[in-house]
Amino acid sequence: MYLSRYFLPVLRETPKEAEIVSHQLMLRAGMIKQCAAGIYSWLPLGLRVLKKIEQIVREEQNRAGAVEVMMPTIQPADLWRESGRYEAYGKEMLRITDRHKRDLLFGPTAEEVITSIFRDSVKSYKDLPKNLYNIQWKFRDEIRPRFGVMRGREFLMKDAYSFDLSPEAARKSYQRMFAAYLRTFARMGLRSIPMKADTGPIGGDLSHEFIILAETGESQVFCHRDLIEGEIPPVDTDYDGDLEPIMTAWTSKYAATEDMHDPARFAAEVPSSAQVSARGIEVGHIFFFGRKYSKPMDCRVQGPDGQMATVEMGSYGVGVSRLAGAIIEANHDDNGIRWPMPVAPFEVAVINLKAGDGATDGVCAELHTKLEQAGIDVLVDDSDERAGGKFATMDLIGIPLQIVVGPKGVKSNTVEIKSRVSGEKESLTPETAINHIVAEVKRTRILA
RNA sequence: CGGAGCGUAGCGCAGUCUGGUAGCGCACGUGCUUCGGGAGCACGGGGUCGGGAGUUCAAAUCUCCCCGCUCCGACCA
Repeated sequence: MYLSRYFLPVLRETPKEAEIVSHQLMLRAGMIKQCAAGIYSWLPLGLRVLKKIEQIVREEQNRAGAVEVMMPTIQPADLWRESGRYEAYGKEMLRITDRHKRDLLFGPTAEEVITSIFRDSVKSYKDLPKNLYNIQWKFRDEIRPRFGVMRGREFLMKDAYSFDLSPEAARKSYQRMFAAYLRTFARMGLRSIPMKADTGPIGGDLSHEFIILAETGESQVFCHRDLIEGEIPPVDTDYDGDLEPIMTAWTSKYAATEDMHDPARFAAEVPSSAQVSARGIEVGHIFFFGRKYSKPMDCRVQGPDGQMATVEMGSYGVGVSRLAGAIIEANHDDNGIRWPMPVAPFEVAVINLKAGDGATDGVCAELHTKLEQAGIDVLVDDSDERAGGKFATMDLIGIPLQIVVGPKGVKSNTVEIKSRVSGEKESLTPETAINHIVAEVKRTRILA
């Protein structure tokens, strides 16, 4: 992609409305534009990041045996009346009336829809277990949206729903998602820590929030230091095998959010040198809720004994759009964003220091073509801005690798490659640079 | 919803108290010089001052009513 054709409205100054760094940088980098309170347009650069995050989530869901569907954003109120939630859900639910005066709503979640799909289609225990997920825009009319996409009203969410015959089987479904989440966030360069969450009326130990640590996190969290460097399930994890050891390893050490924090237990179980108290951002939440929806909505299958059994369900959310902000919170410096390679909008930036010069233009075109042929996302700055401005823009938007092509270097057949994170620079021939870059992108594109 | 504050050009702001017909920086356009970490000079384009209704000879400025946005709190992926 050439910058001259692209749409990248960067801002030199920070808009006043943005309080936290991820929001400021997303606005400055031309990733998003606010349309109304808590509602954003995703501009090309932001959309690229969103799609990459979404794709990682999708790949790990698929790997764990979940199956993608897409459910509507607009749902009929009658479905929610079945579960009893139409009345129970507060003002966060955006209620709509159509031309026939029928009550509709913009879905804040999809338990009712998925349950109705499942109950109408599956009648036998032989079809269990199943896990269906979708990645869809949700709307919750938060009283006070803030922090940009971290806490918007409209947000992109992956929500998965598992269906099992027994609570024991549901536990396995839960563990699959537990392991998949560890991998999902690790692949984005985030260290997530599962923390015990409130299970409400269901009880039990099957509810975890996945938290990443960041100074601007919304809530205070407490955990054992070891969890920050916990082992990520490998890519060849057998999701049909015994996942209990993974969950045990991650849940046997203390980790709790403010709500669930027990200072006495924390002090007793965690040596003071290993006690971590930090701010955290919730990026995922998994939850076993049993028959909460299946019972009122009459979602049953026939078991091996011939009896009808109400299915046991769980739901598993990932805040996809929130992750874009969360990743920035965890990866930035004074100059701007520092994208981890797997979610970078472009993996490589080629900076033409003298656009219009035949020699530099030629080298840039060659780099562009060969890198794209190698399957790499590359953005060529072919504008006639001055060098300083180009460097500042690329640093701001956080492209991990930069190739600087200037007239002096081109005369001696060299270009300069630079790492956004380390700042290290190296002069190489264009051919060598391509090889290095391709190798480096492929090495860092997959983190787990 | 309770508390606080802000709406003036794409972004950041001044002007409002004390009414007199809109300004600065950045960005943008043109020209010249410059050109490896956000250049300089010159000229220039762009604003129904959030909306409506009042007061007045005259309203960005005063009054009233709406709307939007931000921050603190309760709520949340």
